[in-house]
Amino acid sequence: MTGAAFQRHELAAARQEICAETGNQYGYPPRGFFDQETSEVARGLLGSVLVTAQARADEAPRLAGGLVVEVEAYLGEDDPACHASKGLTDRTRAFYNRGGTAYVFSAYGIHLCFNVVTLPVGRAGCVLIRALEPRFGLRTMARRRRVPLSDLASLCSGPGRLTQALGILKQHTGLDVTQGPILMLTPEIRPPRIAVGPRVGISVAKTWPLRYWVHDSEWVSA
DNA sequence: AAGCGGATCGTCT
DNA sequence: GACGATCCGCTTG
Repeated sequence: MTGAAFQRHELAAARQEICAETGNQYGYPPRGFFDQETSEVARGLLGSVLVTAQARADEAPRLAGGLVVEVEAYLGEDDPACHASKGLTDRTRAFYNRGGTAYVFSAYGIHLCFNVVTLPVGRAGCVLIRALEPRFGLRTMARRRRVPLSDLASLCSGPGRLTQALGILKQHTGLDVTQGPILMLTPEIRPPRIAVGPRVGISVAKTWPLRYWVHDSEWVSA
């Protein structure tokens, strides 16, 4: 992955490739989409596209990623399970940027988790992306994950797995996910049914129903 | 300055 | 089902 952003024509090429691959129409998120309340953004991201791209000169960006099928909402300073419950620190600075900012943190010393910041500047919140339906760059993702290409189930199902598959790094914190090379596009049509349940792997606010997934997706992690 | 506890995953039983 | 890997932000002293 090179560069901090796509050129305009690269963005358009990526979108065109995504629409052709999926047979559906995907668009750039409407202005203010990520500035909505966090649970709204979380639900709205189900069915959307998350890709990363290695841009090469004179070529369309080479994409890796898929369709978002599982997310969790972290509500900000008043959510004890949210990193921003500590307020503004070096670690949580990205939370206070405008919606659509990437926030990547390391868990258990080994894995990285990718989040999209929500809410306008000055208000903290984010959505953790927990699982994708793999669609783009399967070979690339399998190589990064060090699993056989036949093992599609372990490519992107799980927050640590998908960051590895997409080549997302902690240093990507702060990037605008509408500009690439981490890119999110929203679909015209929402998934028909969204399931709701408690978040996974946390020690506080365990019962808050802030995990959302596409109810019949085989790619959900938990 | 040091200890603690994870928004996980792969391997082993 | 249980456990070890292994980093870092936060808390406490």
